[in-house]
Parts: sequence; structure tokens; C-alpha cells
Amino acid sequence: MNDSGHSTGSAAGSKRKDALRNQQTLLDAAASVFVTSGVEAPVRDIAAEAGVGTGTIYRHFPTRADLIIAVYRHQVEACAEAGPDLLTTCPTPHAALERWVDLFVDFLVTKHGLAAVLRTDSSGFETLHAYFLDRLLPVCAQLLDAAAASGEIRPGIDAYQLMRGIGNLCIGAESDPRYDARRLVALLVAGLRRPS
Amino acid sequence: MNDSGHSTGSAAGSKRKDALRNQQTLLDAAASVFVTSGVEAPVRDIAAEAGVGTGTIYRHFPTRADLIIAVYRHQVEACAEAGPDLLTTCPTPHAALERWVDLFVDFLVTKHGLAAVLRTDSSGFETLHAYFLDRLLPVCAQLLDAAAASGEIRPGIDAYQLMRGIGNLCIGAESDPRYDARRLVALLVAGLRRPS
DNA sequence: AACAATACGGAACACGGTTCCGCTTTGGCA
DNA sequence: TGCCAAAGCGGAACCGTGTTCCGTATTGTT
Repeated sequence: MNDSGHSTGSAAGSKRKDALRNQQTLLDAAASVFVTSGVEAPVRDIAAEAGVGTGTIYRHFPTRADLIIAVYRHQVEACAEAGPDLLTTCPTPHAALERWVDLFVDFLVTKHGLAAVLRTDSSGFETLHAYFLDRLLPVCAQLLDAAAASGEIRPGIDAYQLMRGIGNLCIGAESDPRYDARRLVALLVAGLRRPS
Repeated sequence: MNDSGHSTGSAAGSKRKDALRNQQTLLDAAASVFVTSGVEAPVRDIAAEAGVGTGTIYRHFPTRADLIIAVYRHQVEACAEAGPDLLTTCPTPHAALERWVDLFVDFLVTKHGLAAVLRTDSSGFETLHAYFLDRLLPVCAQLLDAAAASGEIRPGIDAYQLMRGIGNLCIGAESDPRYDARRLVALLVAGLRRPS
């Protein structure tokens, strides 16, 4: 309890106030750059936007992926928390699954290039991949299980595959007007339904 | 009419024989490296494997993507030509579509990292993207049209979206045992069926 | 055999992530 | 208030890629 009690949301135990200020500046700058140039914007651009050196970024965020995580943590949390809510709100588990997938897809498609960074390979982004999985996989699994338990969907696809499939389908969706990721994902989720 | 009329198969109008030999050596080396290290192997590795300098690669293939195209041209052609055949061989157009998609997916999944390189972005690979589209899109469209004409599938997804969706679903499939791209693609294609 | 055209090798460049280190700022303490 | 060690900072430097450039070697024609 040594600081005045306001935290920036993340685990900000750092001591010096200029460091804290810079951390926030960086998050803002990154968010701004991500919006205009996409998630794959060069670190140097973010540093420039924040008016700091590149070293500063790496002291606060061990790797580019960690910065991305930090920027989108709130939204990922929101997405994760929405899962259980939808399950109680929606008429059927499958409907809840559909809604949740919509949320997830909107999130991915909205953030320029985020989806492309979720795939297993693309070195340097294991952290990001792991974070998304850690946080969202259980939620997706819960929805999937509920839908399975209610007999609405056929088995054979687990939450991991579904999430990777959705993530993959969203790649490049924002930069190609001819490609509608939402529709394809919807098709996929519809395909989960029991044929009966 | 100055040359003796033997060509290596591709548009090889180049004159000097060492150049032709090197071109073939490069194709073989590239094919070999792609198998062991994936399509994203560094140009220098391919040059080393072929025992030539990097400059030589770029004289024969303007860009890395062109080398990839050259290596896989045969298989892409085969895939393209299989389309019409399947249409006459299979009992229904939808079955033909399924078979063809299987072929395409096998091709993508087999070649380490090829799928990842088909997306619209990933600068430097526009050539490859364009080639795949030019060659395979008409085939896919023909199959899709036939299936639509026979009333087996519902409209709303065009060939372009289907191909991009399939390509995306195949990304990373070879490096992740927990992910079965074939199954997801099958789900997608199954989802095209008319609900009735 | 000589020479011009062609091709070659690999150093050099552009660009992106990441590391390193000398300098600056901060904040506790006298 | 002034001092100083610790914490933080900037950005040059490093590494790995794709790509370009140019001096040199090879080819084949006269």
C-alpha cells in the first residue's frame, strides 16, 4: 500500500512516477497507432508516437506481444466475462454460443491484424497466443459443453479447434471488402448444429 | 530461332546453358528446402542449398514468391485440372466440390506454411496470391455454380470467399496436432448444403 | 583468340525486433 | 537544500530478413 491507491488496471507495482506515466503514455500511443496502422505497426512508430525511445517500450513490455496484450486486455476480459452472462440470458445454449462467437469475431475483425497474430507459428507472439487461449478457451469450452449437453450440436469439434478456426477465418478480414469473415464463421457455427 | 529448341518445361527462353542449369538447380534446391524448413525458409538457405549466390535467385525469380510459384506450379495446375474431371466423375456436383476441396486442402496442408502465404496482406506475396486466384478461382466457381444449379447448396457464398476461407482455415494446420483443418473445412463445406 | 553479352557471387542496403550502455531523472536522506 | 545511488531513459548497435548492385567470371560468337 505505498501508492495513492489508483492503479492503471494492470499489475503496476513499479515505483517511480515517471515510469508509470510513461507506461500509460505508451499504452495510449500504442492503442492509437494500432487503430491507424494496425497491430503489426513497427515498434519504432509506437515509440515515436509516444515520444519515447524504443528501449523504454522494452523495459515496460518485454516484447511487442506483451504490449499488444496490455492494450487489448480490457476487451479480452470483457469478452471472457460475457460468456457466462450470455448463457443465462439467451434462450438456448447454441444461441449463446452464436452470440459469443459474434462478440469474438467483432473483436478480432475490428482490430486490424490481430487475428493474424493468433496463429501458433508467427514467432514472437507465443505470449499473445497463450494469453488468448488461457483467457478465452475455458469460456468457449463452457458454451460448447452447454450446447452439447442440451443436444443442440454434434460432437467432434472441441473448443480449441473452434477458436483456432474462428481466428483463422478472421485473418485479413478487415483489409478485403470481398471477404466477409462474419458470414463464414456463422456458416461454421451453423455447421455445428445437429442435422436432425 | 537461335536456340536448339529444348525447353525445361517452363517459359525458359533464356539463352545460356549455365543459366538454365542453375534455374533447375534452384527449383530442386527450393523444393528440398521447402520440404524440410517450410515455405518461409530464408532465401539465403535456398541459395546455400543450391550452391549459388543470392543474386542468382533474384535474376531467375524476381521475388521469393515467384520462386514458390515456380516450385508448386505443377501441383496447382493439377489441382485446377482436376476440377472439371471431378464434375463428370462424381455422382453429384456437391460431391465433386467436396472432393476438390479435399484436394486443395491436402495441397495446402502438405506444404509447410503455404497457406499462411495466401492471405491478402503479408506483403511481397501479392504475386503468389494473384496466381492462386487466377488459376483456381474459376475452377472453384465452376464447381460451386454446378452445385448451385443442381439445387444442392444455398447461395450467399461466392467462390472467392470460399477459397479464402479454406485457405485461412489451413493456416498453421501442419504445425499443430490439436488442430485439424480438414475437419473444419469439411464442416464449412457441409454448411453450404441446403438445409432441406 | 578475342570480345561483347550474359550470368554469377556476395557485399551492401532497407527494415523490423530486440539488446545494451552511457546519460538523466527521481526521490530518499542528511 | 544538496547529495547520491538507484531507477529509468534514449537511441545507437546488433541480428536476421528480403532485395539490389556491381565488379568479376563464364559463355559463345566471330
